[in-house]
Amino acid sequence: MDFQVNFRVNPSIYLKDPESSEIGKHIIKSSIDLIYELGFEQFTFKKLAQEINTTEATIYRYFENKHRVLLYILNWYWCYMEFLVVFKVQNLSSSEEKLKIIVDLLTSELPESSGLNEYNKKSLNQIVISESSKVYLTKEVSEINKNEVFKPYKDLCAKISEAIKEYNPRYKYPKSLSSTIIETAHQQQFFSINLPRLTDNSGKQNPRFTNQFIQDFLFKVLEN
Amino acid sequence: MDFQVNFRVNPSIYLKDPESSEIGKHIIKSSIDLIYELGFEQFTFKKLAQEINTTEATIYRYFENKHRVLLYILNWYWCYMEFLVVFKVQNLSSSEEKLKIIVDLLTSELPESSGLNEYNKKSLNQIVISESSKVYLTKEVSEINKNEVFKPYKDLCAKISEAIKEYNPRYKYPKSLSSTIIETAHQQQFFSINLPRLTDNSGKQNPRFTNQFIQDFLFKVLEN
DNA sequence: TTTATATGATAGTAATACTATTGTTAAGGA
DNA sequence: TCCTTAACAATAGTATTACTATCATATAAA
Repeated sequence: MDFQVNFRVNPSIYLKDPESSEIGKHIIKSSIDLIYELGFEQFTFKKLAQEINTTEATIYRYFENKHRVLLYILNWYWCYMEFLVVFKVQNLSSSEEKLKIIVDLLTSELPESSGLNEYNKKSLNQIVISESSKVYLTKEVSEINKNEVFKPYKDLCAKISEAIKEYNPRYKYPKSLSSTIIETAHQQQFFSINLPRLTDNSGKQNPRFTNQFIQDFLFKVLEN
Repeated sequence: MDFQVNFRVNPSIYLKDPESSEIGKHIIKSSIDLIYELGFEQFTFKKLAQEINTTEATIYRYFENKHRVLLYILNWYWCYMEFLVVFKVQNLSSSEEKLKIIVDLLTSELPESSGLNEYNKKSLNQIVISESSKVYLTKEVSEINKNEVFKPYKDLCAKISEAIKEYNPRYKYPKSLSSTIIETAHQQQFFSINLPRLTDNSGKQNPRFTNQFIQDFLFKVLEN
C-alpha cells in the first residue's frame, strides 16, 4: 500500500498553511531535517532560511516562532500515528493482537513510503524521541492548550485507551496507561542510546528492547 | 528529625562551588525560585543577577551557563531523593512496604524541613516535574554524560531497582521499570494539572491519583 | 490592465548569552 | 605592618537570537 496521506493540522498553529505552497512544504521538510541535525535549541529560523534559500521574513509569515513549527510537526506525527493505529488494527478480532500492534507502532520507525515530498521518517522519528516533550513542557502549556493544539495527542491516547478497555474493561487507568506507554516508548529508546544505565539494555543494544519491555509491562498490568 | 543534609555535587558541573560562599548559596536558592516562576526558557542570568543584587559576571564565575545550574539543582534533588529512599526504607523487612514508600516519595512533595538556607521545596518539586527532562534531552547529552553528571540519577535508579529485585528477583527489567516510574511520576503529575485528558484524573483532581496509578501498575507488573 | 498576494531584500531593535577590563575591598601570609 | 591574592562590582562590548517593519518586485487572479 502506497498512497498519499495528509492531515489537516489545527490552523491556529500556523499563520499561513505550509501545505498551501511549495515553500511552505519546504519549510516543514527542512525543519525536520534541521531539528534532527541541530537539536531544537540550536535550530533557528535564520539557519532554516539559509537552508531553503529564502529569508527569515518569509518563514515568519508561516509560523509565529520555532515552537509552533515543532508543534506542527508533532501534530502531524500524532495524526499519522493515530491513522496507522486505526488502519492496522481494523478487522482484527483479538484485542491482544491489537495491543501488540500498537506497541509495535509506538516503538518502531515510521514506515518509509515513497511519496514525493515525504518527510524524512528517520529524522522525524528521532525528533519524536528527543524533542516531543518540549512541546508541552513550557510555562505556556495551558495558554496554547486552549486552542486545542494537543487534540491529536489526546485522540491518539483515547484510541489506545479504547484497545486497553477492550482487552480489560475493568482496568481503572486506561488513559494514564496510554500516555505512559507512549512516553515510555520514547524515553526508553532515548535512554538506550544515550543513558543506557537507566535501562536493562546496556551493552547489548537490542533494538527490540523497548518493544519487549513495554509489551511485557502492558500485558502484566492488564492481567486479571 | 530535623537535621542539615548536604551532598557533594559533581564538581565538573560548576566552575566555583556555590556551597563555598553566601553568594553561591544565594545563586542556587534564587535559581530555584526563578526557574519555577519563569520556566527554564525565560530564566536568564541577567534576571537572576538582578534578583540577588549582583552582576552577570559574578554568576558566570560559578556556572558556565543556565543549563549547568539546572543540572546542579537536579543533581541535588537526585541525591536527596536517594538519601530519602535509603533512610526511609532501612530497617523495613517487607519489600512490598519498601516499594510503597518509594512510590510515596516519588509522588509526594519533598519534606519541608526548617533548615535556614533551605531551598523552597514547593518550587523545587515543580521544577523536577516540569523541567527535569530538559537536562538530558539535549544534543550534548553524550558529551556531558562523560563527566558522570547523571550519576546521581543512575544511582537513584539503581537503588530503586534493588528494591524491585528484592520483591521479585525474576523480573527482567528492574532498571527500565525504575526509570519508568520515576519519569511517569513527573509526567502524570504534569498531565493531571495541565493536560488532564491524557490521564484518568480529569475533573476530580485527586491529589493521590499519580500515587495510586503507579502503585497499582508497579505491583501488577511485579506479580508472578 | 489593474490589483492583490507572495516573496525577496534589507534594515533595525531588544534581548540573550556570553567575554573582557578595571577598580575596590577584605582576608591571609610573611 | 605591608604585600598579595581572591572575590566581587561596575562597566563595556560582541555575536547571535528572535523578532518587526519597510519597500521593491514578480506573478497570478479579476
